[in-house]
Amino acid sequence: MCTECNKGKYYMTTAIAYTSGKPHIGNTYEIVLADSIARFKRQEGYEVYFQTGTDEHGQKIQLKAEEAGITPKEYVDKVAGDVKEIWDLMNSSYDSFVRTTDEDHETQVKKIFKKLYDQGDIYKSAYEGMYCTPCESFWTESQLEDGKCPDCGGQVQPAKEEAYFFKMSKYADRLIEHINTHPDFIQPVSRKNEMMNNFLLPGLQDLCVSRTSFTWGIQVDFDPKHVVYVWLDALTNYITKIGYDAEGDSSELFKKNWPAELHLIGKDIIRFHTIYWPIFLMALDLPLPKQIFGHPWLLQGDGKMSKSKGNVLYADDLTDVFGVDAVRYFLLHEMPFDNDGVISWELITERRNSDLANTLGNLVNRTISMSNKYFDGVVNNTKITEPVDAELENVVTSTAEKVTAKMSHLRVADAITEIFNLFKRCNKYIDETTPWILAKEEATLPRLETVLYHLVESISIGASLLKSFMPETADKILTQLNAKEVKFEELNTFGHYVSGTKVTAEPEILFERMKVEEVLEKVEQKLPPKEEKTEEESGIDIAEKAEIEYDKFMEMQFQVGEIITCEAVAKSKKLLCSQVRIGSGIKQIVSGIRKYYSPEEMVGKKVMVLVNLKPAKLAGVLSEGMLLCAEDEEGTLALMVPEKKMPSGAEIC
RNA sequence: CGCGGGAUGGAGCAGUCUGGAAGCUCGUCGGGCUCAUAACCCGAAGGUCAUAGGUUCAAAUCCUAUUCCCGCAACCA
Repeated sequence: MCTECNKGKYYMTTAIAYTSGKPHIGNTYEIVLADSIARFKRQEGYEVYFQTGTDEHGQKIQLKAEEAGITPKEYVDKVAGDVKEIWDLMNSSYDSFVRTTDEDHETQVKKIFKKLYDQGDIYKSAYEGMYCTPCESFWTESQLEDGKCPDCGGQVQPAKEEAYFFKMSKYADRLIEHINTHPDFIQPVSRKNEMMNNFLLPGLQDLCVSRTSFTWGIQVDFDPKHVVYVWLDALTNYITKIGYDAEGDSSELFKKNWPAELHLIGKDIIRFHTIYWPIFLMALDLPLPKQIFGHPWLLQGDGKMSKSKGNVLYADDLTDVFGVDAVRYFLLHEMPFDNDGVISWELITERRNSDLANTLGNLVNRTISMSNKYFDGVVNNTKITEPVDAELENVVTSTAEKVTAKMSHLRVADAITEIFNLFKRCNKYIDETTPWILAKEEATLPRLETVLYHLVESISIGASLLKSFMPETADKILTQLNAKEVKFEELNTFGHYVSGTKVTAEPEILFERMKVEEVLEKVEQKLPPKEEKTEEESGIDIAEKAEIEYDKFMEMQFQVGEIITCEAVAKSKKLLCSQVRIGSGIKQIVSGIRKYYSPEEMVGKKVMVLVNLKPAKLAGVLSEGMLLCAEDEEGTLALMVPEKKMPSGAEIC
């Protein structure tokens, strides 16, 4: 880092990834976006500290670990490893990878909890509600189903559980004031109104910040029954891992870097970052972060393929096919600013072909080829210029400023567009100067040298700008041209390339064109077998239930039922209501399978029915039994049907 | 009426806050060129900006109603 051009520190974070499973491409988007911002800020001359990591506590993880038959720690070690692997695969230049199971973090969280308790912001009270013993869960009145537990249908009793609460309301006015006076605090702006209208203005409830229903978390050391609420645990990583100490002995790193310039997060967790987190900080008497940017989500195009389940896209599958930088390019360039974006194999292939192979790759390739063909690879600046050269220079030297302007508003996609405009201008320049004609006559060769010099120089500047977004590709281009990366503050001037330098004799194709059909074929081969394997060979494990007596089993009556008619339940999105003939009778059964079966295809099916289940109302519709289904890890359902022809009403035992 | 987001040429998006000739990329079609990865350059076609009203000299943009999508919540007997 050069000291003269240092523009100050820039502390930025991503949200830490929840370790409930391998991160998919949507999660990966965030790290790539953050990485490109971090790299660009460094290039600009900021002293960047970029932190990411994993959030590893909570009930869900405890359950997942139990299902897998390993300890929670073993489980999160595995997943944290997967996360880090993908972050590294994507070339993320983070300075720090935190895990909320790190000892120093846990120690500080305990201290913070104690401090807030001692100063009265956290107080002990009781969580009141209806309690279902078998499920170990609290429910509010409105969650109950006919007064029963919505999970298991069992009896619930009013109960009290002691818990710690945080006095959110105490700081609400200060926070509202802060948000109103700092328009950049929540970005994009549309999210700000949402937070104000939904949570702040109606009045903040005190937040329950401890749990006793599970143990996988950070223990409250002065009350060991309790575990610290995951969000208090997770959010504080932003300060604990740069050395905050609740007892006043914070590190230099902390003093230098806090407050953060940017928290980059998904739009789903804006509430936690723009309400709870600032209030925690106020309670700790710390300054608030400068900006919280809630980026949109990446959706998979067209649900058709995903019906066959397991069609979730993962970064490593994508990079296998397209390469790391092509995936980075797609994520950074194709994502809208405050709208959800779409990703699919077809779309990436098209982008890769048109932008990376055609515009960029081909430009580099044809430039190097011409240099070799006409001048044995030597690039000389003979300074025999024409007006068109100035036009090119203008575009090239003004690009850095445009890119910087876009990046200052985190408009990464637009920034990249500016860089590609530079490359497009180069392609046009080739057409305007027609090097192949200049090459025909001795007299115009010096002019041709200048033309090629202009191209090599322009591409060098473009590649230097590209470095934050596609680091590997930028390096490859510079290496092939035998050019040095142009310093950021010199990107607005022309003529850095040393005249007389020789470019590579054997240009490497940067991005081979790909056919959509071939890509899809590759994907077909790659993905479906994978699924079958995991299912057939390893199977899936689910939580074990307690052993039951034979009598219990015999209490349940299963019969074959034939579906006579079936229609969607109007008030619901998931439910289908079927009239099922069982022997001579007909039962109305509601099932949550609309996502997997249409009403039409249900009709005529012979299915397995639990007939003596107590009737209940679902979305206001009476259901008098249950259609049995098999369910996989993705939640895909398959109806159980008799393997041979059986009459309706036949007993299943 | 649970909360919220969205609907712009074949595809993916910008523009909506702060009304003022409908834009970008890809694809398609026509032309040019041949250094290059069937690439590159130029040109064209294609949209009543979901629908219906309203405000205005002027509406994709503001207001009202409606339809359809997508998250979350609810719910998956």
